[in-house]
Formats: sequence, C-alpha cells, structure tokens
Amino acid sequence: MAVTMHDVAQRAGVSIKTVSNVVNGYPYIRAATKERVEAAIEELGYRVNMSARNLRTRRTGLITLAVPELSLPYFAELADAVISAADAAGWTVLIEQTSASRERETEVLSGRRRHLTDGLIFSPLALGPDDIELFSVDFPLVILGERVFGAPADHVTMNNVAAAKAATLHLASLGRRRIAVIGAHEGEQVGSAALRTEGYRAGLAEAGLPFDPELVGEAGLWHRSTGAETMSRMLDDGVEIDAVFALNDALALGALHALHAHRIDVPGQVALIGFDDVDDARYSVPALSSVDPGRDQIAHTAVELLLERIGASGDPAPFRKVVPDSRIVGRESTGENGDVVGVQPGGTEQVAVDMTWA
Amino acid sequence: MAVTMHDVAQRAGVSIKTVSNVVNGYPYIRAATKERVEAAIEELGYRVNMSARNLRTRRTGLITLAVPELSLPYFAELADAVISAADAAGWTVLIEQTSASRERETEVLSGRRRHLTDGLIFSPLALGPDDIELFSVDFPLVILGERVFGAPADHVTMNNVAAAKAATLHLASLGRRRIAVIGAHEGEQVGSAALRTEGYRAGLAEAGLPFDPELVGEAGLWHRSTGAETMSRMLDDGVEIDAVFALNDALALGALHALHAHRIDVPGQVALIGFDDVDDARYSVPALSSVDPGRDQIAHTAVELLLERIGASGDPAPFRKVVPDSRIVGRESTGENGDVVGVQPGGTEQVAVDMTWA
DNA sequence: CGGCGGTTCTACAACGTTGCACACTAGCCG
DNA sequence: CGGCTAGTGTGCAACGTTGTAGAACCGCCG
Repeated sequence: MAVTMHDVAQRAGVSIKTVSNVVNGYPYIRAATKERVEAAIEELGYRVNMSARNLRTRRTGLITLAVPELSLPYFAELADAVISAADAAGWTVLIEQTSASRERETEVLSGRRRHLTDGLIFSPLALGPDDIELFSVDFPLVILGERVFGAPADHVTMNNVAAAKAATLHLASLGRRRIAVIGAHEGEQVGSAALRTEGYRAGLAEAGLPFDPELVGEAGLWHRSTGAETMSRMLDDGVEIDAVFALNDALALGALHALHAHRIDVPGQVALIGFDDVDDARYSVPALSSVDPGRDQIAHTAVELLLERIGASGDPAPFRKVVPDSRIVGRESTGENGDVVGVQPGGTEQVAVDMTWA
Repeated sequence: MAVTMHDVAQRAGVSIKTVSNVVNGYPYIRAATKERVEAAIEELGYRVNMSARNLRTRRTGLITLAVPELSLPYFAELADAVISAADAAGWTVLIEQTSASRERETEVLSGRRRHLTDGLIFSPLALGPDDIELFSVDFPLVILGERVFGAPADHVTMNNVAAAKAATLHLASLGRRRIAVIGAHEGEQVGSAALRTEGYRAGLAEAGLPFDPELVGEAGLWHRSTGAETMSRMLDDGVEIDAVFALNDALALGALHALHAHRIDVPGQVALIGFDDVDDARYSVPALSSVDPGRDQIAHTAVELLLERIGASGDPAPFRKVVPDSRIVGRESTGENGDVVGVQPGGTEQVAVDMTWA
C-alpha cells in the first residue's frame, strides 16, 4: 500500500540507495539522475517512512516538553514558544502533562513515558532537591524552573530574587508602605515561592520597610481561585495594605477579582503587580503590571541547549545555567502605561557537576 | 550501548521472541518464565525501542493535534483536554501550531509536517470550504470547528447557531434592547463568525428586536486587542448599547477592558456575554458570562472517533458529525452567579459522503 | 600509457522489533 | 492408542531505511 524507496528506485531506474541519497541531499549525484528521482517521488507521492529512518539513524527528530498543565497560561505560552523555537530548527515537540504529580514527574524522568524522543525539556513542580538523583538520566535533559539546582543537566531558570526585589522596590517607589505578598509557601526553602519571597524581603529591607508577617498571604497552588481566596481572607481579616505583590499573574488576577469584590480601587487604594507577564496581564481591568521573566528567551535557550546536547558526540560539555534578563512592565495596576520600568540582567554560568551521562 | 531484547533474552535464557511475547502480554507463557524475563528486564534496565516496534507494526502510537496557537487560551485548554483524553487511552499527542496560515494548514494536511503519527485532529482556521478537496487525505482525520463541512472525515463541531441565539435571548431576557455583537466578519458565509452572527440575528428576531447594522462590530482576529478596539470604536462613535454579545471570550475580555476604560458599568449599564467559557472568564472583573460549547466533550469525542478510525480494519464506517450539548453560564457580567442558565442539546449525525479513503 | 583523484552510483548488511508458522509437551477423549 | 486441543516456546523473515565500502567511470597529469 505505502510507496517505499524501492518503488521510487524502480520507477527512476536507479538503486534504492540513490533514492536515499537524493532524499538526503547527498551532493555527488548527476543533475539528470536527481531530476529523474525527484520526478518519480512526485509521481508516486512517496514520503519517507520515519519509523524506518529513526530505527536506522537512532534519532527521531522529536523532543519532549514536560509541563504541569497546558491550561495554565504561563505553560501554554511557554509551550507555544518552545514549539516555535524547535520548529525553526526542524524539530518537533511532544508535550507531556504531569499535573504536577510526583508520580507522573518521576515517570517522565524514568523514560517510561518518553516514548521515542531524543531529549527532554522538563519543568518540574512536584519533584524537588531531595529527588535530585532522579535527574541523573542517560538522555539529554534541560531543566526549567527553580525547583532543582545542581542536577547534572543544563538549566534555564529566571532571575527570581532580583526580579522580585525589583518588583517590591517598584511598589515602594510609588510611596506604598504596606506591601502584601500573595502566594508564599511557609517553611519552603526551594522553588519559586521561596526565591520570590526572599526577593520581596530584600526589597522591603532596601526600601527601609519593616517585614510584617501579617502581610504574607499563603497560597499553595498558584491559581486564580487561590489568589482570590487569599486576598479575600486578608481583606476580611482587616489587614491594612496599600500594595500587593502577587508571586505570579494568576494569583494577581485572582487578587484583582477579590479587590474588586471588596470595592477597593486599583491602583488608587491598592497597587498591584504580578509575575510572569502572561498575555492576560495586558488585558485585565485594570491592566496588570508584571515581571517579564524572559519567557521567549527561556524557551529559545532551552531548545538551543538541548539540541546542542543531542548533537554533541565527543566529550560532554560542562553543564550550564542560563538566566535571561527580566523586566518590570508597568501597567495600570501600578498607575503606568505599559512601559518597561526596569531591567534585571541575567547571565550564563558553567556548572561543575559530576558527569553522569556521557 | 542500548539494551535490546537480545540482551534480555540471553540473560533470561530464553529466545528473543519470548521476551517480545512477555513485553506484549502474550498469554501463553509459564509464570516462571515470565518472571525470569521480567527480572532480566529490570536488571538490565531494558526499554523497548519504539522506532523498531513502529517500523514493524506500522503504528506509532502518536496522533497529531493541529491548532492555530497554544497561546490562545481556548486552544490551550482544548489541547489540554485532547492530551488528557489521548493519554487515558494510551496514546500520545504531538502538537502542530499553524498560526492560522494557509500554507501551514495545507502542509499539515499534505502530511509534509505529519512526521510519524497515525492520525490527525485538525482545527482549521485559514482553510475553508473552497479547500475541501485538501481534506481528502489517506490517513485518519477528525476535523474540529466550523470552517469546513461535508469533508470526507469525521467532524466534531459545536452548536453555534443555537447557542448564539440562546446567548442573545439571554441578554434580551434581562430586558436589554440594544444588543451589540462583536467579532462579526462581514460578508463571510462560513465559520464561527457567520454562524454565531446568524444565531444572534435569530435571537433578536425571536425577542422581537430589530436588527441594527450599527450594532454589529467587525473584528477580523478574535483577540483581546481587537475586542478592545472594536468596542472602543463603537463607544467613541456614540452607538447606544445596553448589552454586548462577543463572539468569543477573548473579544469579550477585550471589550470589558474598553468598557471599563470608558467608565461604563458592567452589568449595570451594559450586560456582556462571551463564547467558549475559557478559564479566564471565571476570574475577570466582573466575572464573564459565557457559552460553554462543551470543550471537554469535544476533545474526548474527537480522540474517540480518531482512535476508532485508526483501529478500524474492515469497511470504512460512514463519517459522523458530532455536536456536544452547549450551555449558557451566567456570571456577574449579566448579573448572575455562575449557574448554568440554559442548555442547547447537541447530537450525532451520520454523514453520507464519498468514501475517499478506505 | 599508467595511475591518481574526483565524481557517480550501487550492493550489502545492519537497526530492533514482531507476525507467522511451527515444534514440542501434556492431557484427554473416543 | 491415535489424534486432537490447549499450552508453551522458538526460528525465520520481514518492516524501510541508511552507513560503509567499494565499483565503475572520467579526465588529466607526469
């Protein structure tokens, strides 16, 4: 039923290997031969069988992107960016949703779910530093996020502390003195929550503001609903605030909802800034100020590092940690008009780790 | 380097074929043998080589989902649902972004970009009824959306006219008399815009309201920005309105933004309803009423129909058109609290088309 | 004219798996 | 006791491609 190279070869009157050579752009082929083969391909509607090629070359041209959920806008936009970057390099992306469950995340690393891809870009949310040995895998891996540092893999992360500090200072620069934070994870030492909270405290310190535990709103999951609940609780408790730093945009949009329900004017009474700069931020009412952690650059760099690993043949290069520049985007919720009001530079760093795969 | 069945067979002291049988759950194997093989697999860390299996079985276990862009929340949520449904059935999804370009959409159908998947779920946005011959493909295909009807493929769509009519009637039932529509495509006969606009007019008619062209806001792209612009233009032009039906939620959220900028109270002065019921709708300020077209059911049905086609061996079954139930969800933007305030039943229909692939 | 380097094409043998056909053993029925 | 069925395991030959090695040809130099 399916047309194979054999059929094409027969029709063009050449060997099957010559067809292969034409298809793969091997240079030493007479123009006339090449044309004959191409004509035969066209006439028969031949298309190369990827399974056979993959078997022979031990490459699939596929990479996996594992994220918690696509319905979270941050990850949807990240996936969009990763797919586009991979596509530009001629690669295809297969998306794995982990639901942020330990079990699924472990499966992703064990390869049990990595059907037939050449590498993995993984944004863990459930696994943490205690699981670091799971990240010693025998295939090319790029880690995203801030759950796991020092694993034997390339890592693209963001400038959490510096950016969070800058966001907090930005609120302070507007004259706000009672700056709440929403989305904290009490007692956690790792992950975005811990780092951004650390940045928040650093910002307060630099602005000469006291740290008040009353101003810290816990929120385990960073969804809109939890942002709304946490904000509501704080307002119902009568905590006095004049600004809110939400640790991501979903929380911020939820908080905005709660502020509105409490008939509090934003930014008049309370200024609000989020983190991630998802597309939604631009169109909320009022438009949400946010921290752009450099998502496109993250996606682009992650693909680039992964493809480099996949293509590498000789000695393994040292692992790298890359941090894009991040920016504060000021919009209506802090009384601004959409301009970038601050940049925190990133950078690249080589990490000395035991080479566990070679 | 990689462990193969051969290695496992050697270690377990059985033939390679027996290993294959164990891996594939062939029943006639002595328990002791099976255990030995499984132990060897475990010890050696064997994992089946998908490329080889795919070559041999002529199946890849992958399906493609082609959508315009993941950063559009509707498609992100659809992708989430499709991936989950496929995963539950043991299949993996590869996402192709078409950017709604004719070229990319054509490539998807031609198979030039369908690397190695067993079937395609395709939501076209650029191709239309004039391109129907492109949809005659030689692989299993399920079409989503309302750009193309009558193609030789299964089709999962939504109840556009009935749901749009119901949404319009809902606004009328609140006593609104000047109901604007946003997102219309002047002169188009096909696609969501045409169908939903048709439902809008039917709703007006049934409510005994006149159709006023002034109330029709064109918006080519259904993004927030265009929704905001269209709404602004209408308001700046001094068009008198007391309700807005936005043809999707992105437009609605953009419109909401513009209404807010014009200091118009929603729902006090203007009631607003969208279409799609994306997650955002629940958390906007005010929360957005919307039409839930049955997204989960769409995803689930699409996967089901596709896998049925892929699995089918004998005579091709007739093509089917499936329409899930849709629901009106009333939230703050129409003065309600999140309840479902109306259901429009869907259904399944067998479509007689020439069998172009068999 | 022998030989050499570049060009053009081909034969052969994998890559790792599974479908098919079959061998062999028991147990059991007639 | 012959033969039949169910249970258990194996060998062989693909699946469609590409890497390796080399054959055949050409022109040209010494």
